[in-house]
Amino acid sequence: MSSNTKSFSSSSSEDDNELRRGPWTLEEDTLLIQYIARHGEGRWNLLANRAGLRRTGKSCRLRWLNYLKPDVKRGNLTPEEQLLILDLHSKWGNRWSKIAQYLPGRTDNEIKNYWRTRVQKQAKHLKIDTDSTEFQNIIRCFWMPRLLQKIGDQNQLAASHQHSITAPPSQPQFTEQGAVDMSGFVYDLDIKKQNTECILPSELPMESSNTSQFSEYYPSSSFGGAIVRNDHFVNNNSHDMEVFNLGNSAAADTCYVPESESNWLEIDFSCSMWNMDELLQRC
DNA sequence: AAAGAGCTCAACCGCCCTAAG
DNA sequence: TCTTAGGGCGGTTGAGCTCTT
Repeated sequence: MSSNTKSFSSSSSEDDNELRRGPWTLEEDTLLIQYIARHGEGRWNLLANRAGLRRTGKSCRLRWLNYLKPDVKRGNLTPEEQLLILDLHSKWGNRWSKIAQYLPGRTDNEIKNYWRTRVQKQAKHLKIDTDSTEFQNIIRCFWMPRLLQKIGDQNQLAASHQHSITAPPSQPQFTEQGAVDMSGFVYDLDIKKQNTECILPSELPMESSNTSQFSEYYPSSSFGGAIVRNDHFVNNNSHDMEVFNLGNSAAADTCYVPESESNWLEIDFSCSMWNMDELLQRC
């Protein structure tokens, strides 16, 4: 950004004719809102002139679309929205405006900021390229299920205090109790003690794996499959281990679990049934 | 309480596409 | 066909806020 980007509001008459930059004032916001209320959007340069705003048309457009427009949502992204962003980004990459179309009230700028400040940071922390298959798998196999679970927990709510949901951390945290993922969910790292059999993704009947949990919160899924947890599985097969079915993904035989702050274990589901102990040995 | 580090997000930049003349 | 202006979009910046020490 140029050095004078944030410098404005000079009192000289010469500067009064210059375009303003930097934060918008309440007065400018009011002018813009009132003009659009009377004349509508579009023709932004003309709008800027006629509204008496010493701003570029682009600046007016951005201010309106990202901040002043009545249907712009404020506040943190919900787990549902985060989940959708992760999924749509896996499909379309950095097509922020396209992704934003699927999140009513959210702007491309907001989504872009979320991705850069939260998701990219996780990748950096794990020393993984966000474009890598590995990172995509981690998102699909690990973070998305956690978001789903958080959604489920929130819905069952408050009522149940069996899970401790904290404010979203700035980065994955590994503690004695377990890990806190990007969605803020605290989970247990000691999967050994779960000590039960694990069903393979390929073994899940697709019609069954379309769980109510999954379809309820993620009807526009592009996974082509399901994310299944023992307690959410409609057939209730009582598998204590989580199973992540990547559906149409070629990586459906792979899952990741955290081993340490910087390492992730890749679990290869290349044979049909695993005992958890075997699975851990294989890791 | 103060200082420094880290984080968030509003705003700008620059490139590209499209339509009008 | 060429030029130009408007608009859209992804990338980047930095002020101000929050957190940590």
